[in-house]
Amino acid sequence: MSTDPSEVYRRYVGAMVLHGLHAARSCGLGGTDLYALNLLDLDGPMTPGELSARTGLTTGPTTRLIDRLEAAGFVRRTPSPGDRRKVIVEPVGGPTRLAEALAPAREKLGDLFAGYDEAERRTLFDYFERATDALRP
Amino acid sequence: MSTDPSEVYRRYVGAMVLHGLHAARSCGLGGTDLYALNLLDLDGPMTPGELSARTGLTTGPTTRLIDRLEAAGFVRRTPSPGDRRKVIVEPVGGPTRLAEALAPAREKLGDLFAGYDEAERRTLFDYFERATDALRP
DNA sequence: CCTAATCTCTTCCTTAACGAAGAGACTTCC
DNA sequence: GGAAGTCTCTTCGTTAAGGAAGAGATTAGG
Repeated sequence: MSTDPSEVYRRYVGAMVLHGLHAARSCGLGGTDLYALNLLDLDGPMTPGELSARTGLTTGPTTRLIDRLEAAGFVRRTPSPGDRRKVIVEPVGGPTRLAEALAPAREKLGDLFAGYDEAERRTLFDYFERATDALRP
Repeated sequence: MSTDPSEVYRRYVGAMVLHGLHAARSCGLGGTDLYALNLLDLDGPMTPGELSARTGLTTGPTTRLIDRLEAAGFVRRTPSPGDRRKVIVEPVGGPTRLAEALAPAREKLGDLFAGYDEAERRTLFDYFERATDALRP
């Protein structure tokens, strides 16, 4: 098995795609939906317009995306206090709601993390943090 | 910023989904297509039937999935020597063909990897290897 | 041999999700 | 205070992708 970084990464990307889509499906969501939910989770409440800009969707699909997330109980619409045209979309139930839905997927990696020592885990989690930022469009 | 593993992972999952889907789109493929291609890449040539079982698709969609990968030049159909009902689907151009298509996505993480020392990189790539297996359904 | 099983592929239908265009409500600016 | 701009949402049409069912070719088994 190759240890060439490019090779290792290539193999990893496929697993990521699978894992991401699998995680999304385990929440009853599509990939775009989970991504949008993650955006809300990372950056806090925002308007449909902002969400539209961040996801690259036009406003129509964004409305329906929020409808799906709302129907699944992941987010809530609140009227914007300052501007009555606007709506605030905010995650419901704090971080735990999504965390619970992702639990089955996360558990798969639990044993993996347990196999590393403290310093190695720090390295891994540091990478996750940095990659989360680096991979943001 | 939290260092709780569950919290870190929750944040990372969204980035993975995004990154995986972005990588797939940069190849002109859908998520399932990239996953199937990754399977072929990891486990070598297999029949449509095997691919169907591994992806969880029924045979109809699998045929069209292979059509798409073949049209995009990622795989090739070869008659099976032993059994003339069967077809062998094999990646074209070895590892490099997919690696090239994924290059733009991979470059985003290049600087990140460069920021770690040799031992830390070993830990990360080791994790990638193990996660690739662990995340397989 | 001749029937049953296997394998791929085709056809038809359904569903999910997106873009485009515009309506309706509200705000801003002159 | 009225016109223009902004924001969300709705409607309509399109596309991509999956399931179900069965056709056609080949192999296996009695």
